[in-house]
Amino acid sequence: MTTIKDVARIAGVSIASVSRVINNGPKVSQATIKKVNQVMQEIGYTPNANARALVTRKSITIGVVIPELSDPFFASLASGVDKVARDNAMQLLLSTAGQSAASERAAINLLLERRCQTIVMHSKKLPDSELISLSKQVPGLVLINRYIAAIKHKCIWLDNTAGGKIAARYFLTLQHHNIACISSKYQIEDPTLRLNGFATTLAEAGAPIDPQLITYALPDQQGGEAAAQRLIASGLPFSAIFVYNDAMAIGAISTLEDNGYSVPGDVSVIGFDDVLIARYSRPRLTTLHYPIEEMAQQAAQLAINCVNDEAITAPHSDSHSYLPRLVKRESTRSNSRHV
Amino acid sequence: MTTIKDVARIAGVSIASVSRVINNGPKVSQATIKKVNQVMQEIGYTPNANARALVTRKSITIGVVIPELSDPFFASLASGVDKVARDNAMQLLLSTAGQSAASERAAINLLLERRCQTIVMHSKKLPDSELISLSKQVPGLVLINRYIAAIKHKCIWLDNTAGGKIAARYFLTLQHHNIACISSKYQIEDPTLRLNGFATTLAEAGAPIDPQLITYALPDQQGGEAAAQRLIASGLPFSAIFVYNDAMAIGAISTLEDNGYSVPGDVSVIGFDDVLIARYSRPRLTTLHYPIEEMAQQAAQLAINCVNDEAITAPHSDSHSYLPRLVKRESTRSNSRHV
DNA sequence: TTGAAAGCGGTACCAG
DNA sequence: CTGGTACCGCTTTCAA
Repeated sequence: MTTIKDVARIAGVSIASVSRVINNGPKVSQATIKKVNQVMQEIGYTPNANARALVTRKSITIGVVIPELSDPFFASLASGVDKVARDNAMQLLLSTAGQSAASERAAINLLLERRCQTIVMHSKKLPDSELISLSKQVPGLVLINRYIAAIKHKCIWLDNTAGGKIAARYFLTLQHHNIACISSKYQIEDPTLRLNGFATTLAEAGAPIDPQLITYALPDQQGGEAAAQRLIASGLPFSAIFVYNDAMAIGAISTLEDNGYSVPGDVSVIGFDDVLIARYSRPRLTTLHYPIEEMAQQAAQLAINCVNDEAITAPHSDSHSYLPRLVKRESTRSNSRHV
Repeated sequence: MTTIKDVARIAGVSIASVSRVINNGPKVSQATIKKVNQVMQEIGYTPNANARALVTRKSITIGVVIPELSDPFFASLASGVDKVARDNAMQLLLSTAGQSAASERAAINLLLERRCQTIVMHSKKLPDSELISLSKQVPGLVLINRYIAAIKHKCIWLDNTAGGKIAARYFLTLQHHNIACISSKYQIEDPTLRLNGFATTLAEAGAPIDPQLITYALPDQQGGEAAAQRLIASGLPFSAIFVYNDAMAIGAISTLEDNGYSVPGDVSVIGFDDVLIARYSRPRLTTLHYPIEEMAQQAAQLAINCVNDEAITAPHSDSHSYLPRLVKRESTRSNSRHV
């Protein structure tokens, strides 16, 4: 690899001049600029970003911590950050964190070793306290999909409770009364919040959900199938189900159909997330859109801002919460028994 | 940020000793090790990876160049590389390259500036010549989804032609005779190869494809819909379609059904890629599985190997080609008119 | 077993 | 406008 010294020597100037040319520094003669650029071209010189980062003490890297990349949801998140990174001439350093506190800690540490100052992190396992102290250490750290009151101006999150409410109101509008819910035992608070919002709204409308019509399962297609099976086996009547996520919803629908129920003819189903498959499944899934890419973009931009005006690290007064949006497709219909 | 000097000063030893402790260097007394580790813990010292990379001249980063992250196909590719990276205690540096030669060039350059030695690149726009010279400059560069004879030992690619042949043979087995093909105008060779393999096999079987039953469209769902529309409008009979990719296949199926054709009742459809939606669409799609994550893993491993034993950069004699695998689902059936 | 010192490839300040 | 030079934080001889 050629270095700045090689360029200087061959061009017959000092390394200081070469450095100025590289950085469009002030006060360089056109002649020098031309000569240096020519030499750089000829010998195929590429400045060493590590050396640069070392001396300038700044990184043009934006770090992303997510559990894994193979899940389309997290891929969208990373993609959103990437777009903002590109707009700011930065690059994505990815740190996959798995599902444990220890590995989340390891993932963020790798980023810190690289002196990465801008970070968008999806953390579900690290305790609040640790994240709060981390946030002090790294001004450009933004949490996505997590709300911690003490550092809420560094958090971008979805209002899961509101999502549950929206689903409930829609079912009520459609005249459904026997309403079920498939939630999850996934070790994060999201399912609980969604279910709470849902149940609260039904209760307020004077039609509280029957606890026996709430069932829990793993947050994937198989889980959805098993849950639907249990709902059917219970013998209780129901004409609508609010499901924790799209994959489970699709699983539930296939089990319902296998058992002679038509969707949405006999049962209406609402999913959550609006991942790609929601648009391709049959019937196409009515679901709550989770604007993750948009959220990721805002998170990245916020992180960049925090790094730039460290002074104004004061709470951006506004709350960074997003609302899911109901996308009406084909898996819901008004309750025929009441039409 | 604290530095190695701080640690040395506080621990009362030289920075050389601290360095030895950090790197499990030889010949350090237990006492020193203990003391240094303790101090590092206390002051929360994190070694600077940039400084390290600078002096050791080696990078623990594995670079990935892909057009974009929001496409699940490329997300899977990146995910495969990430898994190998983790197994080797390395990290993913992502460089999205868009769809032009210039931006592909820019993307790889960013990686080179960081002195990234291990790179998995998906390049469709850069000319062979440029890639070949790049390959000389960067021993750890591996090309994925591209075959260049001169550096074939650095290429991992899918045998698209074989995929076309497999699809053709399957249709023949199912007794189809009026066979159509929806290909693409996408500016890469993949569609051409797939179509060639397909057409060749049919011709060899004495049932050459009718050129009028070959149509081209953009490689997305809308393209598939438009193409199917044209096929129907042609008035020509057909009972099977080989489609360039899954998204187009799904688009084609919906248009067929909208026009009163049943799939697979009246028309059988084979897609390509086996992306997630192929399993969720109705009918579930028969398609050719593209083992991209597996390929990406091998590419990453190959790249790492090339960096390690630079000596053995000699052609790994074996050819790194992968075969797509037919996944039979519900969109194909034997031709009823001949049963 | 330990420490001093010479860089790795740049940047940026200071003189000239 | 240009060159000399003191670092950035760390690894790695070379002596002690």
